[in-house]
Amino acid sequence: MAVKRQRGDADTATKILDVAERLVQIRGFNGFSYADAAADLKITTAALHYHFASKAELGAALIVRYAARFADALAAVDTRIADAPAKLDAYAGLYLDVLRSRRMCLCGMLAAEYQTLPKPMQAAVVRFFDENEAWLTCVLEQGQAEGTLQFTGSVSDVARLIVSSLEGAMLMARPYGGIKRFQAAASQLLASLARATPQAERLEN
Amino acid sequence: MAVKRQRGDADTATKILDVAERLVQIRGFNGFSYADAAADLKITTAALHYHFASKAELGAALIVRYAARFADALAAVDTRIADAPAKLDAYAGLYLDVLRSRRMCLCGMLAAEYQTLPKPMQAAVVRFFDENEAWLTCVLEQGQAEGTLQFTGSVSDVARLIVSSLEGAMLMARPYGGIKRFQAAASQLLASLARATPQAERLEN
DNA sequence: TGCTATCCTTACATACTAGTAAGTAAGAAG
DNA sequence: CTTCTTACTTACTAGTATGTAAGGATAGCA
Repeated sequence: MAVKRQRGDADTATKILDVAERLVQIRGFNGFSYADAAADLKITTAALHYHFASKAELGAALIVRYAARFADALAAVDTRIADAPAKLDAYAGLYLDVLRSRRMCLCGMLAAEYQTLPKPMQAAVVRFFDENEAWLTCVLEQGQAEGTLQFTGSVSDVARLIVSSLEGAMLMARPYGGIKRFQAAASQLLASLARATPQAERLEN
Repeated sequence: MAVKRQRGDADTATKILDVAERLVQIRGFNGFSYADAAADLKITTAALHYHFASKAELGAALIVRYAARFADALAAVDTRIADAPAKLDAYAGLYLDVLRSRRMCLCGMLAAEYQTLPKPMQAAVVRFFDENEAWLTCVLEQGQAEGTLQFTGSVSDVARLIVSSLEGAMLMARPYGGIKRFQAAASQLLASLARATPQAERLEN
C-alpha cells in the first residue's frame, strides 16, 4: 500500500508525536494530557486515540522516535568528527540544542517520572541511556588509545558520569532559564577529561 | 498557645508533610494527589485541605521544610568536619542518604516539573539550589586556600557543576535501581577536585 | 455547665482525566 | 456503483482531580 499525504501536511501521527514530544519535554508525561495535545493540533482527543490507542502507547512511540533520532545524530558525529575530545564536545552540543529550544531531554524528564511510567516506557528509557553509554564508551576508549583523553576509573564509569552530569546540568539549567549554566558545567566537565593540550574554544554559542 | 499532641502522635500536619514528601520524591508533584496522601494517612482529602488549603500551599511547605532540614545538615557538616574534601564527601553523603530510601531529591524532582509549578514553589526551589551553591562555594574557597582542592574555572562554576552532577547522578540512579551508579559518579567527580597526587604539586606549599 | 477552638467527617461541586461508541465524509479498490 | 478503509467527529462514560460547605466530636477552659 502506498504512502499517502493528503494536503501536503506531514501526516497526523507525526504531528501528534511532535506536539506530544514538546509537551512532555516541557511539562512531563504526567504534566500533559491528551486534551492539551489535541487542543494544540485543533483536533479531538478521540482523533488522538485513533492514532495512539493509549497514552502509554503514545509515550512509548515518543521514546522510540527520540532514541532513533539521537542514534542518528551520534552516527553523524562519528562520520563528521574523528577526534575523541571533539566528539565529546559534539555530544554535549546535542544536549545544548535541546536546551536551546527551552526543553529538557525527553528521557531525562522521563527518568524523573520513572516510577509512575508504564513498563514499556520504563524499558525504553533505560535502553536510551544504555545506548548513550555505549557510544560514549567507544569514544572514551578511542580517546584513551589515542592519548587525547585521560581519566582514572573505568571507561563505563566515566561514560555514566558524563551522561549523569549533562542530564543534571540540563535539569538545573531550566529553573535558571538560560544555557550559560549548562555550557559552564559541560565545558568544565569535558575539560577535566581532555589531556592538557591546547584546546579550541568549545560550546561558544 | 501551647503545642498539643493528642494521642502521642506527631501532629497531623507533620505526618501529612512526611507522606507528601515521600510521594513527591518518588512520583513527582504532578504524579501524586491529595487522595493518595489521604489514603496513606487514613484520613479524608478534606482533612488535608484543613491543614493545607491548596496543593500549591502544601508543595511550598514541603520545600521550605526540606530546605531547612538540608541547611541544618550542612551546618552539622561544618561543625563536624574541618577538611574541605571531607566536607564534599559528606555533602555527597547527604544525597546518598536520600537515594538509599529509594527517593529522588525533592528539589531535583521539582526542577524537572519546574514549568508546571505554581510561582511560590518555583521560587522556593531556586532558593534551595542557591543555598546549596553558596555552601559549596564556601567549601571550595576554603579548599582552594588550604590547597586541599584544586580546579580551574570559577568557584561558583565548580559549585554548580557539583550540584548538577550529583542531581543528575541521582536522576539516573533510580531507573537503574541501585546506589552503585551514584557512588561511582560521586567519587569520580570529587576525586577530580581533590588535589591529585602527593607529588610535585605539594612542593609549592 | 456551657463556650470555644481544633480537628476532623460527610457530602458535595466542578473540572478534568483517559478512553469508548457510533457515525460520517472522502477516497481507493473492485 | 458498491464496498471497504482511513481519518476523523460528536457525544458520552467512568473515574479522578482539587477544592468547598456545613456540621460533629473532643478537649480545655471560664
